[in-house]
Amino acid sequence: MTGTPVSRVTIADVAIAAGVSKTAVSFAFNNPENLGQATLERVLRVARDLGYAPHPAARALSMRRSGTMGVLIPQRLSTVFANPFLSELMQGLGEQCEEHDLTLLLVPPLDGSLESAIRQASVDGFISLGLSPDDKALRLLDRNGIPTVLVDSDPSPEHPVVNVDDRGGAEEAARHLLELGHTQLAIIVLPPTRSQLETTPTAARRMAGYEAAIAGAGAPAPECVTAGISVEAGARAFHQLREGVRRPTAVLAMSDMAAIGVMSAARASGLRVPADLSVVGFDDLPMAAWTYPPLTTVHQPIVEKGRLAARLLIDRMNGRKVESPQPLATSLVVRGSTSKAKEVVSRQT
Amino acid sequence: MTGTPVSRVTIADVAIAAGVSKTAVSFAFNNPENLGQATLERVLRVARDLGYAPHPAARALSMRRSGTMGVLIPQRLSTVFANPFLSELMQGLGEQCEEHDLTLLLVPPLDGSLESAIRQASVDGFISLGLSPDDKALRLLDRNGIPTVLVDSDPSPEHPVVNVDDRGGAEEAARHLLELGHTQLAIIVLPPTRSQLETTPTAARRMAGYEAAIAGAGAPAPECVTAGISVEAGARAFHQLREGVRRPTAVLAMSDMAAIGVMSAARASGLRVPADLSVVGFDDLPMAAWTYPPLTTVHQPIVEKGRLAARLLIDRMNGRKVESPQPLATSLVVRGSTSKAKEVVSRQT
DNA sequence: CCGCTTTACTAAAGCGGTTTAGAGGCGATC
DNA sequence: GATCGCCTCTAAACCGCTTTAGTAAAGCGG
Repeated sequence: MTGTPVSRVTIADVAIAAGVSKTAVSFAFNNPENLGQATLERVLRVARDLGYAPHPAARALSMRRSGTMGVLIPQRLSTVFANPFLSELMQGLGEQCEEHDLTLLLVPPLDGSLESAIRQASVDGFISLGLSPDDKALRLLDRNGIPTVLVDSDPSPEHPVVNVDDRGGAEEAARHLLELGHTQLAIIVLPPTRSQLETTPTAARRMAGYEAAIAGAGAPAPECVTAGISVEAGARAFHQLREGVRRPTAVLAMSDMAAIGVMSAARASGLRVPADLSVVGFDDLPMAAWTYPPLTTVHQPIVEKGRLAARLLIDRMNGRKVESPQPLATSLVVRGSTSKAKEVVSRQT
Repeated sequence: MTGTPVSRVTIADVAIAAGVSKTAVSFAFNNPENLGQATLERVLRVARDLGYAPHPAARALSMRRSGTMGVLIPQRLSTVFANPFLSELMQGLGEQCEEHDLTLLLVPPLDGSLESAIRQASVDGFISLGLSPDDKALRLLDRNGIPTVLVDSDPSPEHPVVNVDDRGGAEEAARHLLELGHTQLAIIVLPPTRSQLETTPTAARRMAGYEAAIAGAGAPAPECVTAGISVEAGARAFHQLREGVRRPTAVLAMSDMAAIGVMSAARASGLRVPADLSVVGFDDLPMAAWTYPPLTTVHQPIVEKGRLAARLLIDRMNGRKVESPQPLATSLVVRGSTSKAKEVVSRQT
């Protein structure tokens, strides 16, 4: 607990203690076949006794590789980890990293900027989340020859991009509600991040999907509210919607978290879900199955997305060329939070 | 997409291009007051034009600090991120890291061992999750003078430890069920990690709390089942319990995830929760409030735990001495998943 | 016993920064 | 006009490791 600054054991210390050169010590760990049996054992024993561990930064500098994959995160960690989406993605990334002996560095904006955070990050490659392909941070990486794979971005000629079929999923979700007879829809839009002032690529694609379905059905224009990706934000969005002139009978949320917030705020306001209000989310987080009622939502393969992105990045780090894959499929999972619109129900009975 | 190995721009390149020494370039970034106005501006402009960014590993080597906080994770990332517990903790850690301009490195066991993963991790300090204080990995860190703070561990003379009152929380949970008239309890135990073959410190403390309450009430010994921290594992545990001779009327789960698994498996088996089976969890994850029925569980301040641990580590990294704080308080949150035992109910009517 | 390859090991040159010690120029001081 | 100190700027050492080039000794066929 004292924090005594124990001076680190260096390779030179081991070399002296074992009566060999630094080179020999290095060989003992990295090229044991270059050493005689006796010397090898002696060096390793001395190293262990002294508690020697090579200095990672020195190693990284001289080997030109750090054994670390970076994840570029466009927002504060406390907000982004409040959304289980990132947990899911990390599972995919983590699996591949472990398989290839990489550690995983989270790089959020520091001191107000992603670029200054990047400068201090010693990584062999970056996964970039939700950044637009022409973001300044990406330029910086390119200039320094750090391979990068984009996730949830727009198509890019420069970088491989891993996406899911946001548009298709959104369209399916909206069509589902329209087929249930809902005409007055509301949309809860994903918030912009610090680097995108307007809207994220993902939000734009989902919006396009919703609108295509609505226009296709000739339904009136939906009401749109922007809400953060949290249950609380979803609840606030619900109240905002209630104050509007046209009370929607169904809401399309661009995230499950917001959808759950809408459901619980609706229930708290005395509405029944889905009888009085249908709700469909987006993501199909594991928890979507345990909510009450279970959430109808658009499934996207998040773990798989992370796994694929990591795999592509590792390929690039190893010098292989890589093409952007097809967007991964999304699909609507109908559970208990949607039902026929009231008018339709009454007309039928 | 080509992966062209763009050779990195080094400080020497900038120095030559600007017609100054390497020192001057370094000064321009780190000690601008050492340079004349004109030179400073010229160097910075040239650096920007060339897209220069100092090599993080070189910087770390020579400055003896990497600007990174490590998190030692005792299991595979894919299993540990399946539990929202880590997300919560990361929110606390992340908040402090961002405040102090640190990036966050996740270090899971690589190549089968935490120690080999530690070797390649260039960090200024480590948060260690759930490791016993005499773990070999911690010795290695000590030998190399890397400050470490333990979370969810046993008290240690060597390191600051951040804990919550697991025992008190567990006791309160068990007492709650006993007061509701349940006598036949079951306990779902946290699984061991790779480094603890028997049981984790956390699991041991919670178990002690449960047993103290049960013994205090003179109730029969509970049935114990070990289950991983996931909904699926919880469901399996439920079925295991059902096959046992004594059907418990209430279960104490050491994690919310397992508790949710028990609830949904029970419902799927035709049991009503809480009428036929009471369930209480541990952690009070945000989702505990959205489940059906809402989960009665022991609240622990996870974000605060992460925040505190990070703060202590940062203090240690800055050479300050640090004492282990008192365990953080836990408290039972009664929601909808517990009710009076059947016998009691019938006897009353 | 000589030249030739192997084997076992080492000196020294990087990797790309920071930092210490000091050099040179210039105005102020006496 | 010599001396001092300050302001800029630089050369070189250093951080701790890997790796290249090379040396000395041992092995070996002839």
